[in-house]
Amino acid sequence: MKFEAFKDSVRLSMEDICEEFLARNRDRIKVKKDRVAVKNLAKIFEATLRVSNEKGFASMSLRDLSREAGLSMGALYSYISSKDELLDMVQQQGRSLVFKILGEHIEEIPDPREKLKAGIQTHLYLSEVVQPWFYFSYMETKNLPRGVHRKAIEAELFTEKIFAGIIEEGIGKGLFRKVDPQMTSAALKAMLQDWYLKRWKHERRRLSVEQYAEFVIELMSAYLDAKEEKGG
Amino acid sequence: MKFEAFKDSVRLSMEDICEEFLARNRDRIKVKKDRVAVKNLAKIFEATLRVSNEKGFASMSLRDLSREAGLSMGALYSYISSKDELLDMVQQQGRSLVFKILGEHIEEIPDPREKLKAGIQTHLYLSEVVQPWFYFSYMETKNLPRGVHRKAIEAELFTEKIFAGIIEEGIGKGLFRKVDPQMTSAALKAMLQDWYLKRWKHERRRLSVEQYAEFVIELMSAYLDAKEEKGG
DNA sequence: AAATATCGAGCGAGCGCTCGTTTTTAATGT
DNA sequence: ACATTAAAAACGAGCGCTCGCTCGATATTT
Repeated sequence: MKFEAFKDSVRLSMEDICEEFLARNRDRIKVKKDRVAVKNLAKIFEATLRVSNEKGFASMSLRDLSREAGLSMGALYSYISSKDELLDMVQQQGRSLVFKILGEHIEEIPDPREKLKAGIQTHLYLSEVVQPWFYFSYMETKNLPRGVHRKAIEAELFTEKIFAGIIEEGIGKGLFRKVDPQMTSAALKAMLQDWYLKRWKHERRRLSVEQYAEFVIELMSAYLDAKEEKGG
Repeated sequence: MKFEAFKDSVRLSMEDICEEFLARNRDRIKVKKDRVAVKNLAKIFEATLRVSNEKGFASMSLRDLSREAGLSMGALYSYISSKDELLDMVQQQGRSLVFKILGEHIEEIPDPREKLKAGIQTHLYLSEVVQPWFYFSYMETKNLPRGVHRKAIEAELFTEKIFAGIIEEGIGKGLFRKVDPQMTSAALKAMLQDWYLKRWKHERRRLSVEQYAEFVIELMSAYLDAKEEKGG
């Protein structure tokens, strides 16, 4: 699948995301009119991601956020109940995005080779479309309070298990050689994360997400297909 | 080289590191007696890394640091001139560590294959010995003020260029197939970074740094040695 | 007893957050 | 069409507190 096709098929503008968020969290938003709420939530999320990804969530004051979102302190507090809750809101929405989109795009592919390719592509394409969410989730995980921190760790392991499962199935069917699925999946994940963590680098190099996806798929294929023999 | 041998050959206890730091920054430490200065610098660096890596540098107050290091606010300010400078001190010392050790361990190896292996091993072993420094450098880079931020980015590209250079040389000598050295090096770097960024994961899995090094070397070899043919 | 090192209360600024007030919105009666 | 009005939303000065940082007093070393 091409990136542009993917981008069009998923509806993930900031407003779309906020609409979904509002539906799932209608009770904790004090503002009653959906149209108003979605519009301002979009402002708040956008500003939170922009400012936080620049200087870190802890260093973003609510006055910064208020100014950047174009809302007063009071208005801000009609949408969040505390700064900590805001952190949780962004994290939660980011995670639910991954589950939904990644699941949708690979669940019905029977061939492990194709499934692995689709998984790599989907992860990269998705992280390209919603890069600020991915970056935020990654960088602000460690600062979370205990309970929420575990949720984030589980999410990290969740995607890893998906890829490990595909690799294991491929080994079982004799398509891949006998590698360690867990380690291989971990390495793959590291490469996927590199795409959204070091975006400045890839941009500077004029590297497209499609090129990167192809590279990662080729590298993984080389490892999974290599002959067992160890000649030197 | 085995990890234990590496660990013994490099002298990188907290006191060793602080001694070197003091020598290179004698002018900006107000305390005059070296013995005292090194002892307290060690306390400060240790506490900074421990607290920052737990909750983030921005969220670590100097009162936290003062308490954890066992020094009063006043004493603290005999060693640092501001919180920002402390951030810079830790970053700088972390970087100079990598340059020195990585350079020492690979500069005189002629064979690209062996040089690549040594580079991977050294990077992983070093990041294992001084993990808190590596983790701190990675996580606290984005919060740096403009000028210092560029230094950190250059450092990121520096190590990448080392590996890209080795790969390029290997291709030139016909030892590796014609891959993109820059992308390959970037992917390798992502896997090396994963080792110190996700330590909790690898620890939980009882994975040793030697096992991980072997895995990364094997994966890279599979890619670099693979036949050009693209059969399905 | 002079030099060196440590101490910690205190400063002004800025933090997260609140709440009495003002402005905007939209349904109503004429 | 327009004035009325109550609900809804937005406002921002101000609260208690903690922040980074200073400095005169005190303790330790030589």
